[in-house]
Amino acid sequence: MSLRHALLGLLAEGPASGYDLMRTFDTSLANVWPATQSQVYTELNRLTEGKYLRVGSEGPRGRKEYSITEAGRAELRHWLADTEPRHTVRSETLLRVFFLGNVGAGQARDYLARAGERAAGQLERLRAVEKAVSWDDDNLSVYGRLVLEYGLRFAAMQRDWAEWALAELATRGRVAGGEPEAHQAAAHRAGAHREGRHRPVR
Amino acid sequence: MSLRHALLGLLAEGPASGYDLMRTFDTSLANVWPATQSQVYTELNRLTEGKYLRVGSEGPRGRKEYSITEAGRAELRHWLADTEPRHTVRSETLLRVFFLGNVGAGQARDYLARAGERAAGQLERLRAVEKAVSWDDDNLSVYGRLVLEYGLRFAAMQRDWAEWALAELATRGRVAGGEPEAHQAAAHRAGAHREGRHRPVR
DNA sequence: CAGGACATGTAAAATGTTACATGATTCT
DNA sequence: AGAATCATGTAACATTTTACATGTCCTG
Repeated sequence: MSLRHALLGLLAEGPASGYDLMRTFDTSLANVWPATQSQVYTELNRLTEGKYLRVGSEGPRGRKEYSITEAGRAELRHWLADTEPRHTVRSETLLRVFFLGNVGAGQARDYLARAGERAAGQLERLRAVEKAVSWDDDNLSVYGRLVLEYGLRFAAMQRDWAEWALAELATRGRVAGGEPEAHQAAAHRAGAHREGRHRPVR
Repeated sequence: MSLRHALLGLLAEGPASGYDLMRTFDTSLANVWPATQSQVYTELNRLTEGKYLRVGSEGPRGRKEYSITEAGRAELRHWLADTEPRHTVRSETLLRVFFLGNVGAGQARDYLARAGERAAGQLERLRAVEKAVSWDDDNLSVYGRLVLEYGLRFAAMQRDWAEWALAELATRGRVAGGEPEAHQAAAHRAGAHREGRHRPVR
């Protein structure tokens, strides 16, 4: 239930409408916790129903301004202080790397190269953000900057890794030789699997 | 629908049962794409129904041995070659960092320190894996090693970042001075938000 | 013969994605 | 007046998580 806490966290800095929050997600939080418009509005209603938020003035176009309540702040602090974050990592990019043996060496190289390019692009984008933002002393600025730095390091790491991986494959290619199997073959090499089971990676 | 492709990818290396696959997930794929037992069994049935898999012999305890079909291999290659991976990043750890201003400087430091420790622990664990695994020349070994290297670099990056973040906060603490707001205050400082809106981070 | 590992499944609930639907205000 | 932006919502579907349920085989 991180979405609700993300919303509470943003509203802890001051009142906002669903539309505002949605834009904040798109432009900053989306990098660590993406959410759709649909989700934001639904969750705001749930939070209001649970008394974690209060709707203040209704503005121009049916705009609702949400404020956090004391119960909301309590819940936010409880989440931050008393619960452990779970670190579920999910990377489709990396998942595919596992299976790159199914597509021939050329395509595998292309894949890694593109992954590296994406990371490099992301790095540039984040550098641009760093310059563009007016960093204040408010909570979101101070801690947001820490998060941005994480993003910068992460992107750089990914770019470097992709480069390394390409070099690694090149080495291996020279040693083991030959254009790797385009779509099957190695699956049936002796020792590749025993008793029909995979050898776990650890 | 990455889970189905993860299963196809594993089965492309050779036949296995749901139980085998489940263990592979727990021990290796879980690091890039976690899945539960429940999900694995359900998806295997769906894949079989769709003719991407075939059930071979039924073993000892109702064990079903799944093999990939030609349609399954085609689907796997299609996924790898013709579709773009989406890079949805979700990090609860990082999400919390954004909101660390809500819990006082001491707790914020503790949080970052613990995050660093977790990363350091993960790094050690992966190093142990690296030593323990017998790296062969089969697909999963070759590309699995690339993924492991990614994990090592990622963990190191996180550990270093946490260290840096702690130092950064220490500096800022000396400059801006004072024990930060334990739970509200700054929210109402002038300029922290305009027109009830948050300043986007970019 | 008991306990652990092997082995497969279903159901319910929570969460996330995609698409659709509607209307008001502001700017050019 | 028309387009862009502001603004909120619902419905259907897919995915993920958690819990429950059941039975077999092997080892000490």
